[in-house]
Amino acid sequence: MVTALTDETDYRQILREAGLRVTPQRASIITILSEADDHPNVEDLYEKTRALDDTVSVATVYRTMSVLENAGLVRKLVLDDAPARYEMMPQTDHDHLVDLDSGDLVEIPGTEIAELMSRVASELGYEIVSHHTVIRARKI
Amino acid sequence: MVTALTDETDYRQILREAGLRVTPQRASIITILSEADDHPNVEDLYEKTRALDDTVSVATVYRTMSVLENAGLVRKLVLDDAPARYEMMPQTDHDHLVDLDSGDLVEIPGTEIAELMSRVASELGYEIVSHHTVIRARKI
DNA sequence: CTTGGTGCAAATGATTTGCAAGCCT
DNA sequence: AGGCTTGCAAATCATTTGCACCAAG
Repeated sequence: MVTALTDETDYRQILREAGLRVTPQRASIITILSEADDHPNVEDLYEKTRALDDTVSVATVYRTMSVLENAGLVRKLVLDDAPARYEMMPQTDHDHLVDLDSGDLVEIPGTEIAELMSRVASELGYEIVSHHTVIRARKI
Repeated sequence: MVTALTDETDYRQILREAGLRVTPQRASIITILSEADDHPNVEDLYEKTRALDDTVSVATVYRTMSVLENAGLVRKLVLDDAPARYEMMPQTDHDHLVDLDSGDLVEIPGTEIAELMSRVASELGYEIVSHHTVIRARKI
């Protein structure tokens, strides 16, 4: 499978550039996370990664998410009363909306929110490191 | 202490109006939470409430927070890697900024954020139930 | 080689729950 | 009276960690 090989090579590259050690487990996990269009939690990642590479343990998924988050490659989403979810660090700034009926996590595109946040923060004498907005809503 | 008595009576009233049973534990807990200017977690609440009323258990603090949250009297703040914190449901809409150096939780006043949120949500075909923004920042 | 990564299983920490007893309405 | 609430301790759930072994640079 040529595409898969190419992709995995890319992820190895990404890890290397971030100054992280490249291990098969990390490459597998990051491959799965990159292909996910939802926002998987550790259990999801563990199961899907396992299908591809059965040397991966849950502990390593946790450790890898932590490492990738610190390296700024991954964003951790902490929502109420549910395990944390993850996404590859988005190129395009966006926030999230939780559909209360379906449980879906919808991405809110655009930089408007980010702009308002940094204006508001600077009015208080702060500079933003990160921000995250979660909207809980229902379809009209 | 006349003020305390008056206050506690108020809280009993609030509980009654929300259709909730009035117990001494609930009155004590809500008294403590109302007087807090920080955003206490369950452990904080438990310890402070204990000083006032030693019949309260941690389990009851958890259960009471849950009941009050459902009744819309209390807001639960879920931040990364830390136990949940609580505040009385704010009259004046506000969000939160975490000072990364001091750990302080600063309130961001104003309705600007809320307005943007509901505009953005309605553009996606949703109506907001609640929203919460957390900014992580450092002093300039 | 040397440092850091991994699997496994046990440990932790926050929150929840089963149960018997007690209190609110 | 009858059902909701409580305290206590045990249970649960997500996440973390100690340790012996293995692999990346």
